Amino acid sequence: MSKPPSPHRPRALAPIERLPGVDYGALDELLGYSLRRAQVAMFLSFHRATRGLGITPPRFSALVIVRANPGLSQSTLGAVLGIARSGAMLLADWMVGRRLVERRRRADDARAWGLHLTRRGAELLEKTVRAVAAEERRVAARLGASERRELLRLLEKLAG
Amino acid sequence: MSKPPSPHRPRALAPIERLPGVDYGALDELLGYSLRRAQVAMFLSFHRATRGLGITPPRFSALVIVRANPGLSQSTLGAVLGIARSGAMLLADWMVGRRLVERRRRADDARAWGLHLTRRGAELLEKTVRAVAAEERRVAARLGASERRELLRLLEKLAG
DNA sequence: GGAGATTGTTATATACGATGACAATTCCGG
DNA sequence: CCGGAATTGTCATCGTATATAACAATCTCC
Repeated sequence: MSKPPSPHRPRALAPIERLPGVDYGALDELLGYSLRRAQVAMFLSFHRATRGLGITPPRFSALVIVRANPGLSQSTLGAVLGIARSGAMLLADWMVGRRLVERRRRADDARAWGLHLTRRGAELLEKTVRAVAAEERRVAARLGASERRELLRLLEKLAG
Repeated sequence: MSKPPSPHRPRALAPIERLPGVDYGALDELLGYSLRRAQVAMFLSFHRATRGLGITPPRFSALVIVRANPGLSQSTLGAVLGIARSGAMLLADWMVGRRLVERRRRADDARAWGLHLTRRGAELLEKTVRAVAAEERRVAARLGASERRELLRLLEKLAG
């Protein structure tokens, strides 16, 4: 453990561009593929917004969830993020290691920890949310504001 | 090597559901998060459509690209998919190992292999494309046909 | 009070893709 | 043409992010 700041290398640091002269065949008609390309684009946007902070999308989501639900357990955090308990714990370890989050014993359940943002965590998160939202708006500028809202609605509907 | 059919375990085999009583805070307003949730939903759809075939999304994309661009090199395949040459080679190894694709020497460049779908590959791919498209339509039935088209357009625009 | 579920924790396994090196081959400036 | 630079496939190795399985402590409920 005790890794250095962690270079935090994303899986893909380049956008998936359409190569001229290449036929994409059936992929052009499939939602799954477009979804993936769009997601890579947004991932790069996120990466630019959080450069050097060592914050990955799951870590970011975890911080946001903890802020919005003070005192929630690691198990619940994992359920919300759709990952296993063990993974949620690693996330919590990271947040605690950075002093962004504290684990406090819960009165109602001695098994579980309650996760709480520290002042430091709240400040960092606030700044980060703003940066991520700003970068996202820059990318989404290709869409109009109403198109952006429509996209959000359709994605939500699709995800169920 | 020579693994059995490969259980092909996806990273997430459960949808990311919204938990009642949990506040998602800033995530609700961010495209990146909705994009991810939608992508997990489509990934599960893909998984259902290809159950037991050992076909993953990158493998599927590779087959589609090879079919649409017979004779392309492994490097080009990697560039199209947005992965490194070494990864494209593993993909090609898998396809060749399953006798879905053949490597043929190219007349114009003795360094590169040309990738070509075999008859077997063509048949399997055709069936798979139909199954994936059908499952996708089932999921996208939550959207109307015009909404689906609109979503595809917005994603394309966003990915640039 | 006790059986069974839940929580946190740890160890272990696996999958994926990147990086960096290498030889063979091709490209290109002079 | 010739020789250095770039490209292609290949391989070995690494890092990251998951999952699974086991365990002790604790809670729930009958």
